[in-house]
Amino acid sequence: MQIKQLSNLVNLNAKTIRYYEQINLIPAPKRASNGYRTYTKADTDRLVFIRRCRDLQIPIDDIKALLAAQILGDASCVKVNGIIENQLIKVRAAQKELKKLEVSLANLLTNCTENTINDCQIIKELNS
Amino acid sequence: MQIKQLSNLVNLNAKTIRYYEQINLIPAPKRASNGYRTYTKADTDRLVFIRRCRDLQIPIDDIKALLAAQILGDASCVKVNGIIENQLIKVRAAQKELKKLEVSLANLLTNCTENTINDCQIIKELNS
DNA sequence: AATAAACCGTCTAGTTACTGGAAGGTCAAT
DNA sequence: ATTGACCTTCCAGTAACTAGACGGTTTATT
Repeated sequence: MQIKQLSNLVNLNAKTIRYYEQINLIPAPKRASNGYRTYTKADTDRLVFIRRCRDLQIPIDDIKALLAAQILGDASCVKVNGIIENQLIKVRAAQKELKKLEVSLANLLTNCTENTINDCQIIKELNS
Repeated sequence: MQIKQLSNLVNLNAKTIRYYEQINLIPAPKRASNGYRTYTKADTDRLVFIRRCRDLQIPIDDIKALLAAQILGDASCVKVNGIIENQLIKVRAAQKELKKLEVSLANLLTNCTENTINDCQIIKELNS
């Protein structure tokens, strides 16, 4: 299978797949006689796993650790757990921050009804 | 006032202030005879405004627009409103995404009690 | 056979908003 | 004279791609 087909299967664009190869997140595939990359089912599985992790915003270095754990079978579940837990902590912290931002921004918006910049409450607020 | 003092006043580190100068977010200050940058009250105000906007995660290009509106006095409040509203939309969308992530990650965590990678529910989930 | 569309390849550089480090100059105090 | 805390510029790195240039290959159509 060529890169475009794989790309459609796993829902990652071809440039991204080549990039993943470049940073050694996936192994370099065999090449056809014309130099085109040729992929197999195993590549599909690995990339689906990776995409799923990325959807969860797990950093690529952590995905490498997860893949290594699977391949080597040498890690306990604790390590995997740690990565996911860590990610969960980050995601929760980010949500709290965003909630604060939302409140601040919403407050800025409420008062702005003037037409000229000199009376703009948003600018006044941001300057005060 | 030297850059370090300004840095403390506005709570931005000196490197960041130089960077802001470089990208024309702030004007280049006068230099002392030894080449050191010297800042005034006006610089403080502008940087506080900028920091406040950045705290709200407003992109630098948008901050440039806000500053231009203030300085030129030629824009209506509508433009300023648009920038803030836009930011609010982004912040709200990001929150929704993060909530979904949180749920997914939390679900992954619940089942992981095995000791060996082969039985790890997280890996199984991410692969299924 | 010529040509166009849709692939494929590599390489370089840009994105965002900084941050870190190297190499060196200046100033105040000990 | 020397330390330490400043200051300067310039270059490179961060994360995870994405865009574009430039060119080769394959397939189908005219």
